[in-house]
Amino acid sequence: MKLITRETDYALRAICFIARHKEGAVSAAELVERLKIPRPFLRKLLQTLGKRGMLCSHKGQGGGFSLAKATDKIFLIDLIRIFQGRFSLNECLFKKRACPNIKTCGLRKKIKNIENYVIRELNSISIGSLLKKG
Amino acid sequence: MKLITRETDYALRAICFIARHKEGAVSAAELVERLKIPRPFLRKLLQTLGKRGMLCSHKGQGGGFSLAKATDKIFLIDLIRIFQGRFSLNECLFKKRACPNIKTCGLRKKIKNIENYVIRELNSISIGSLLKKG
DNA sequence: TATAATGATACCATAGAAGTATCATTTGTC
DNA sequence: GACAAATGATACTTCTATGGTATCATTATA
Repeated sequence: MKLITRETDYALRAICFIARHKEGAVSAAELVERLKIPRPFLRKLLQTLGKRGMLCSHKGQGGGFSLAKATDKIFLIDLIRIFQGRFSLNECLFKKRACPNIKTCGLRKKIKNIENYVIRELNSISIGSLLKKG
Repeated sequence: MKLITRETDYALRAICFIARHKEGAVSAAELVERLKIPRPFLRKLLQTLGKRGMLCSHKGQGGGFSLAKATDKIFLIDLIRIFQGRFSLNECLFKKRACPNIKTCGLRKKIKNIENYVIRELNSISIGSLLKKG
């Protein structure tokens, strides 16, 4: 089971790279070179990050991407939500037909508790905190 | 994101039903009827549970399935492992090529901690504990 | 005005999950 | 012993999300 997908992971790496790169914007080309992410996939993903307010973009020669927020205002859970949708461990697998087994719904509560814990943890992981560790 | 797949969920329901059904074995036909699980899918899944030591099976007229263990010796994590493989939130997405960004591997540790918590919790959820609640 | 960059968008490939189909084998009952 | 009711084994199909590709339009700078 994957907590984060490859795309989220790529996005995280890209953001970390941009964060460490102090002067000016970072182009997709440079990110491809340094992070070995397939170019069209990275480009799409950067555009998404731009639209969702994580990055600023600058067209034209010398253009590229820069952070739109401080590194301690961007959290892992933001990226998960952007690329993987609302975080939930708990989606009932039986939305259509009524959940036929009342008993196992005690299970849903337990999973919900686990989910709450995981969300709290993910909420505490900022880009800033990841950069410090290295 | 799904913590448990539909198949795991079906298996859980089937086991709970069998557990509550005291006398004799429960046939696939009855489970289909009561749990509304597609018959061939359920049959396959019951066979798997048999092979993996969760259920005993009895062929022939009046045959069916019964639990191979006490309800407090079967855990949710067992079912997850049977149908979804080894539980891990932490699989490195970059096994082949070396993980190019050392910094983000601080992340791996954090995810590992979350994973440990989740596994502890899943380990504590037995079929028995689910049946009590209802 | 040429070029280096991003914006928008549509498409393709693969793998895992979910579900189906079929025939073989065993066992109880008449 | 024959038949019917059950499981055993196994191969196939379908659907969907993820991961990845391709192309053309637009913008900004030298």
